[in-house]
Amino acid sequence: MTPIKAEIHSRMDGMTPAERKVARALLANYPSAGLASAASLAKTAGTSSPTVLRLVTRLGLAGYPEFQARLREEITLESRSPVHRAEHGEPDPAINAELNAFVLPRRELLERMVSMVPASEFDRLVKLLAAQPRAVLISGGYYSVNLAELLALQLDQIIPNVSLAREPFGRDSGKYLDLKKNAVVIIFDFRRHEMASTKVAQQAKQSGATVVVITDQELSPSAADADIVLPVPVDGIPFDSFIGLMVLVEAIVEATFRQTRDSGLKRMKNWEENIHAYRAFAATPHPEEES
Amino acid sequence: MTPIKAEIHSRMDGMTPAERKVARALLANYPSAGLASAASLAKTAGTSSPTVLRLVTRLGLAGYPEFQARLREEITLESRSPVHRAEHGEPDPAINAELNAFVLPRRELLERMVSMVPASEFDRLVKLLAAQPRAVLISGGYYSVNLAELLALQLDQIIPNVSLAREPFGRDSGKYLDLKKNAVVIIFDFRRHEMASTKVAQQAKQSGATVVVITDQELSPSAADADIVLPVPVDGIPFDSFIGLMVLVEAIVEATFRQTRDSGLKRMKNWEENIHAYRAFAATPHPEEES
DNA sequence: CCAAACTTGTATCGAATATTACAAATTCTA
DNA sequence: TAGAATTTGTAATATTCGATACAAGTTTGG
Repeated sequence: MTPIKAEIHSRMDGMTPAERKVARALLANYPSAGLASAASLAKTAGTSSPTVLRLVTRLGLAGYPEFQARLREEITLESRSPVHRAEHGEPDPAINAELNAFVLPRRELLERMVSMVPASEFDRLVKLLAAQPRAVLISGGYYSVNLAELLALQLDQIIPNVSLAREPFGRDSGKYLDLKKNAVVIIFDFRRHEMASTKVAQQAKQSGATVVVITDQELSPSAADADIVLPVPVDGIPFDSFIGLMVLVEAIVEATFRQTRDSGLKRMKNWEENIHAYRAFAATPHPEEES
Repeated sequence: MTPIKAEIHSRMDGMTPAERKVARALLANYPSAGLASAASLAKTAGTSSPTVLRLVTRLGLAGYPEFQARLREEITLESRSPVHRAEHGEPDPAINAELNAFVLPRRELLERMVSMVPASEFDRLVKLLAAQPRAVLISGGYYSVNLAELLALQLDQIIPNVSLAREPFGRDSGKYLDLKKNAVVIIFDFRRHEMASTKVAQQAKQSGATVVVITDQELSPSAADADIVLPVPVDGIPFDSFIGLMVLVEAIVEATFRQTRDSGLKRMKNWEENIHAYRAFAATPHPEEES
């Protein structure tokens, strides 16, 4: 059964002016406005109750009581959804209360991440990657390098020329020296353990590469040289959390995959085959890498 | 204004049997049940409408209409909360709709993680770690090794003798051969890229170490040799997600920290000092590791 | 610009609802 | 166990609500 809200949205065009007023009043305070009397809804909408009734019947409902019953049903359904249950209401006794205490603040972090990352910046990065640049070089800090590596490994499944530079000034310095135009450099730079990332960013910028910096809200100095900056909240009590960053990484991978459709799919298939071939080989003499 | 639900909960004790029936019926389907007529609520509760009315007035409300108005108010308030807005309804225009689409399914994953990890197993692992075993050895698979490393790095801040074995049968095989009793081995083992983790687990078990396996729901074969198994959901459409695993890792670290209070805090301070000393050293000749 | 079609609000009626009074049933107290 | 107090349901009542008929107003099409 489609929600009344959706039904109204889709029928808005074919409504008469007065009916539209009712629809707006209902949607503005959905579903509360519909749970009071038809007269009160008419009043807040600035029309009369017959208009409300007419709208309801035109929606295919038998009458106002049925309309309200549907609304109540929707409320019931929604409050039974697992997401809602976690937000409000009594904790499921089958749930690990202690663990849940760790999850709650992290969920807030996700909220903030979503409203913090500008859609435009995110899209630009994804478009950039989906265009398959000549090189994608990824670096990170003491902790964040692990997320960087995860990004590198997963991106590598979708587009070519991805590599991780664990030590930009050590054994991986060659990768940075070889940078050409059309290259993309992604730098993870978070507080606490500040880093030489500023130099990495500057150097990359001078090579003509597109510089992407993923950092926390107190923008790192490396953001100055960046073409794209993705801010991610990481602060928590008492420990910081990389949840936001993790989701961002996964989102980048998934969005890039969607935008490369055919070629990305193709590469993933090749990748899988290679893995299997490798396993067949590795299994016989001595076991090696895994999950 | 306190929610009616809370008011009912706190007054449950002082209610008469019939009123309690009404209260239960209302809470069982809150707030829907209260938004229909008093008679219908009475019917589902198995009593009469006067009883419903009496309960309502005893709650301090003037009458049933006022009671319903309060319920509608609560609905309005809740649907205006930022959390709810993110879940359902129109997306906040300031929000990145595309990114949000990636966050939503991952939040469900967190739900499932919380209800999937048994509290007892989690607690046992934390107690084990907080007791500061002689050695904590951590291994992971192709992707999950990055989460394993994150766990190792962060645990190392809190308790001694933590190390990561990237290649249990390669350069890190010594670490496994040196295993003694009182050691703890944590193995990340997820599907897709199955691994030699079974052998690692077996070997560790034979050395007398406590074996902890963190895996997805289709329990890996290594779970057979494990003393503690922490199942984590990772399945997603179309890509898997490590969000659940990430939160679990952070939860393990944080819970362990809480249980080691003094000694953990002390170690963290030493740690910080070392980092600063290292930075002071590294900054002068040539930059190195970072954020 | 006129007439037909369509909207919309007022007034009215019947039905459903909340509310109250009262009596039966139950529980508590001595 | 007897009486009092409390709880609970039945029945009657007054109010509100949804629904409908109808007329005034508006828009549309020729």
